[in-house]
Amino acid sequence: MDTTQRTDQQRSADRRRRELLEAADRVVLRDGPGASMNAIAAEAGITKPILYRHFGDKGGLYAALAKRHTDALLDSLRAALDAPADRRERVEATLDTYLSAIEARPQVYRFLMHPAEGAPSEQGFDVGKHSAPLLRRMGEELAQVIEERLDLGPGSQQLARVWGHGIVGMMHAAGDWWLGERPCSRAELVRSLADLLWGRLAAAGDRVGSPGF
Amino acid sequence: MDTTQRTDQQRSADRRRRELLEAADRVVLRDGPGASMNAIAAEAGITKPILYRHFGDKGGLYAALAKRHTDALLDSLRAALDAPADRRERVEATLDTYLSAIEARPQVYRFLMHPAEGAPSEQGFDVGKHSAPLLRRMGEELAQVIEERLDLGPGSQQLARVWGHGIVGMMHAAGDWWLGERPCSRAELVRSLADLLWGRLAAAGDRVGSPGF
DNA sequence: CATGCGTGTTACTTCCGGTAACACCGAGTC
DNA sequence: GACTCGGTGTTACCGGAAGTAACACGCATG
Repeated sequence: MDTTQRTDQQRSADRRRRELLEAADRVVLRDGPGASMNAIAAEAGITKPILYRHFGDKGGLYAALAKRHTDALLDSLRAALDAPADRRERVEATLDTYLSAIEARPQVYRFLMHPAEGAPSEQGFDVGKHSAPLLRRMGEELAQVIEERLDLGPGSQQLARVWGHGIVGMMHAAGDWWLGERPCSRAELVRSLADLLWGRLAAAGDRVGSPGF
Repeated sequence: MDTTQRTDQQRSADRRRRELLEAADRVVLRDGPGASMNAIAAEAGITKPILYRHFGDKGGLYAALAKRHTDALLDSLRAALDAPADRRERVEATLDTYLSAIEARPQVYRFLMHPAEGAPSEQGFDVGKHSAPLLRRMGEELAQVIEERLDLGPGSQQLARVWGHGIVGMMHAAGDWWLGERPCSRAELVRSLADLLWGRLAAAGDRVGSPGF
């Protein structure tokens, strides 16, 4: 019947879609998240309506684009999280993997983390709904790993989720700041963050003459 | 001379500016960060060019708006950070203050944290430059407090800054997620996060049959 | 009375997201 | 071979938002 035809068409459409995404990628990485649909279409050698036929609207294109990079980064992180080593080493490896990624491609990072621009008609305050999907996904993944491997006693699932999102946020914020100011080497940053997670904040002594933060 | 006149004019201009900011506040809180300059002007009972004379461009208005709320929130946080209690209690009080604030006014929070929309012509990748000024400021403040009060040995200043930004990021991400899903009470969240900072991650035992995250 | 000057307006330009309507082209059908 | 039909492409437009130019009123001062 038309199954082979369908497959052909689907394949062709998929290839086209990939080409369009790659063009969009180039433009977004060059012009930032503010890249216009016209510019992307021009880069792909076509015109706007085709983009809209493929991706619905700008949000759809951006979501598709983000999914590619997000999936790639999450794969790297999973690998680091699954490496054969003790807990501290794994945490450090994961932090380092993330920081390496954002260091290597800051534009991608910026695009993923600050995709705002949301639809112009997003009235109600669906806080955090569209915010940073990558952060959410990383938080959930980490939560799952924590819950799988650590014995946290009662309420472990909830605790793991809080920690997952919290740790991801810590990593993200510290990485964002570090990427902007570059106050130290990556290794130092990794070590400092791991130290924080290892309770050095609680263990530190009061400074002389201070009532003890 | 014209000093008194100048002062009068300045005062008048300042009052006007404050009125405009309050109108903008109402609109932004109602329509979200996508509020149009026309809408804000209408709310203030005037027209666009006046807004532009006062604030330069949309970014300027938003910056002014953000500064107000940011300052207010930072004041609350400083108070919690300076309360007379031991370290753990202070940390919990600070976390709770932040979470209370975002819980009470989620629209304000959303506006402050996701102000993107940046100027359409921000070519170069000044990553994190315009990102979330509030997060940066909170991170720096916390870093200062940490560095002032804790004895962290050599490299304390750098360590304090890493921790400041990291902890703020943890608080932010966990809060953002919590606000969206409400998986537990505020008190539980505070306790879980404080536990994380107190090293429970490192102290937790491996789950049976797991190679130890 | 004229001259600025601050405050306000209307009307415009430009750009972007999104869409409607039309044009081409290759494959199957009578 | 003419005819339809689905997919791919185009031009030309709409609506709305940022930002600006040019003009108009009120009011103090010389």
